[in-house]
Amino acid sequence: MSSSAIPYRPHNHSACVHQALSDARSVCQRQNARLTPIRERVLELIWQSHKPLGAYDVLAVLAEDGHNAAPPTVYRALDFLQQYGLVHRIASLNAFTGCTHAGEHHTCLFLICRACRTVLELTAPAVSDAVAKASQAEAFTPEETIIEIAGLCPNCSSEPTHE
Amino acid sequence: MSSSAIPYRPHNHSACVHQALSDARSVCQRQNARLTPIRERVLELIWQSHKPLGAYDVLAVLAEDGHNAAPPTVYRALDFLQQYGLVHRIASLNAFTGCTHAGEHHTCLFLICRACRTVLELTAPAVSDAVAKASQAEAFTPEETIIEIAGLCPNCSSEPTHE
DNA sequence: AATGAGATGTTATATTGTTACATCTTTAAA
DNA sequence: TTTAAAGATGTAACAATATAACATCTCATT
Repeated sequence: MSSSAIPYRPHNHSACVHQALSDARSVCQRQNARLTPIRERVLELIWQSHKPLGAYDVLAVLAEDGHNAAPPTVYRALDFLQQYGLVHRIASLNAFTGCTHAGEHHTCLFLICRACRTVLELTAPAVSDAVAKASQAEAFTPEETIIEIAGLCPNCSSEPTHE
Repeated sequence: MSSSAIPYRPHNHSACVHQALSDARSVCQRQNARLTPIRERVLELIWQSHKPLGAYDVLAVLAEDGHNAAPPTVYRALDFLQQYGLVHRIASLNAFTGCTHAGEHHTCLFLICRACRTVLELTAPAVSDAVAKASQAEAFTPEETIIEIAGLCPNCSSEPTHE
């Protein structure tokens, strides 16, 4: 077994943020999309940790920034970022998390810790294939697949649940 | 290939409803849970078709029934029904659908047609296994798995999309 | 400089879900 | 059979999430 995934161990998180922003710039440039200051700022905020952030959390920070933003501002930025594969929405949490595979077209899977809320994004070809086969067996044409697994991450499952 | 699944073809839907209610009664009886009139009525409404229903849709029908219900009434009934595995919440739709495997403990998968909104619930062991392996590879302990696949059902994919 | 597309501002509102507390019903014990 | 306790429901208010509609601004290109 290899060591744990990045979000599960101490790491230089500013490197994650920096990488994410840098990826975003190149993705947008390649596709002639405008990574405006608001959009970039929202992406940066979403990346402030590996825990997903709600739209209104983002809004609150923008307010602290002195930016007098209303909900549509945030939702538009998030829509844009989703559209270019820079963030994902976690449906079971109504929250958003930075995409760790920016630019790559992929079906992903989220491991969501219910204790520390950390989210790990994986691409699991075996899962994707199994899903594709199951769909096909029903003559269903899949377009968007959501796979969200709630449970305990390695750090939290080694401690007694503090609830 | 076998013929399509029940929700995809004409069928005597009242038989589905009848079966669901009957299953619910036995599940509740076995577990000493009280399937009260409200709970049973909500279950019946959820089963009115194979398309998921929002909590406020249920509420509206209860109002037509002459039942002066408020949101907590519906959410409590839905919570109860979920707890006993009689309905599922579809996170990507904020809506609820009848469980077609009542009583069986299972990880399920939903095929959600974006055109007609019909939902087909499947149990796909290959998918579950792949998910379990992916989790294990990250030392993650899964508890709840959500798999929702949006796309076109066989009926709707054979027609041009009318959007 | 003029135009038009895209981006943002602004106000209001829609939709979904919860809190908190009062009241009623059922169960089962005293 | 009363009585307590647990569970279920009623009720009002509100919190959290998301969108509609329209005005204004910015920027790239003419």
